[in-house]
Amino acid sequence: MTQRPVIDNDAVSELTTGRLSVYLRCLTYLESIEQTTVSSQELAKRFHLNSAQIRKDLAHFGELGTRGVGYNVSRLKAHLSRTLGIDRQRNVLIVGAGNLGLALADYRGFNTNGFHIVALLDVDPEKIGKTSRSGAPIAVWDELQTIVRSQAVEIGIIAVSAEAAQNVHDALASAGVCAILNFAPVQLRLRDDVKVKSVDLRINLESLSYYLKNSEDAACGTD
Amino acid sequence: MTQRPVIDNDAVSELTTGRLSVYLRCLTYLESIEQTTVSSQELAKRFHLNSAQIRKDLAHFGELGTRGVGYNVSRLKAHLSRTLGIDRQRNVLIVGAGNLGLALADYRGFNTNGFHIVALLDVDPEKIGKTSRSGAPIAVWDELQTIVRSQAVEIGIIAVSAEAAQNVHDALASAGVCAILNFAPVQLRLRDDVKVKSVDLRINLESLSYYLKNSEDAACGTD
DNA sequence: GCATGTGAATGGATTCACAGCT
DNA sequence: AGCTGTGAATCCATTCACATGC
Repeated sequence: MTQRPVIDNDAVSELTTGRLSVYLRCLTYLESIEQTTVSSQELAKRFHLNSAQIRKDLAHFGELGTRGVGYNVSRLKAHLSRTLGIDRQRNVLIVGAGNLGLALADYRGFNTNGFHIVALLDVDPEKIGKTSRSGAPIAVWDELQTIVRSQAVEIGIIAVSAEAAQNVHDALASAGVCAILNFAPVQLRLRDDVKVKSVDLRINLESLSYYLKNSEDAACGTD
Repeated sequence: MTQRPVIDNDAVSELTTGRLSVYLRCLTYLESIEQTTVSSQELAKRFHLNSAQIRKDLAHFGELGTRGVGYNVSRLKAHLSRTLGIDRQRNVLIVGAGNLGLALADYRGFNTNGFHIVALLDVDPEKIGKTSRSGAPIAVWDELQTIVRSQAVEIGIIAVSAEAAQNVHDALASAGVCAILNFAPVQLRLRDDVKVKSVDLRINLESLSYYLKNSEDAACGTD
């Protein structure tokens, strides 16, 4: 009847997926020190998590552990990679080749283990044709649609000013990008067929400021 | 009796302060277009928020609105600035002058309206003595304690590798910095007299990947 | 015995719906 | 009439505690 938005059937909450990412990182570490088995309690103690929550999170995906023993590190790691959809490469396009865009392009973790940055876009003629330190080419903004289609871009990153962000969002959406990571400090008008996650760096600073203000009287300090 | 950690008395939750930051930004915009009064409903409609939540959030701080009318834009804006503690300047030190550190130093919003970046620190001799584009000096890592004390640094930003992050955290804490914004993808061992907020860029990408995987069968498209 | 997986209990946060003020 | 401020109701997430299985 009505046009259904793209909805995940039995999907798990975003808070949970965030923790899955954390678990994945912990497991990668454990694998690197050649530990083969780990219990939820050990994970919790080592990485300051809650063991019940770990078990509940993992239980969403069937019985991954062995009672009396724990979880097999590499098997669980592989399972989480698959669950998060990073067992294959996803192509990423960064719009905005300013400081932030370039920093993200070279950020370890944005160009590895499932993600590949195909290019950055900008309007500044000075920048076009150059590359980021990691080698991602900087192309002209007009190429957006072409690049998205020819390079099978699945994720777009908005690293432009607040003013330009809505336009970039709309262009990415029209070009067929379904997932966007937005760094511009605005409330974007969203479309229900595109998933947008916003990271607002300023809000984090303000939150710390609030904390400081609230503990201004209390002692806080050096020993 | 026991040594009390620094606890905020009647403080409001972090989710709430995040929204206060958003409201503040909306009000700044409304002020710029010279609107003097706004109701919770209008705010909600304009910026895709929930009017009941706006009212509840604001009600924590007394009766800021006028029944039958709404809120006075600039009065509310001033109040939120005070509440968030950005009605005065807070000095910020960035540790790590790599791409991310430099991007943050030049990020509009990190060096304005209540925040001032006093310096970046690094270990690379190549970088020492230079400045970021915005003019923040890059100093040598050993100067951390000196700079924190002489420049009254209140907020530290960790923009170094995962491996180095714990050390940086500890050094900042010992130097007397009470609030830290961490960009390194690690679970830090925390101290209870220091507030740490972590921003994990990779987790956001993985969350989008999860979304993509879960809507892979469903249509997701262009127009 | 030991650790998982899970219903039940708790604790927060969001939303509803309306009383109370202008 | 209109909009705030707020108890009550709802929803969601976390934690507890134990039955289940290795």
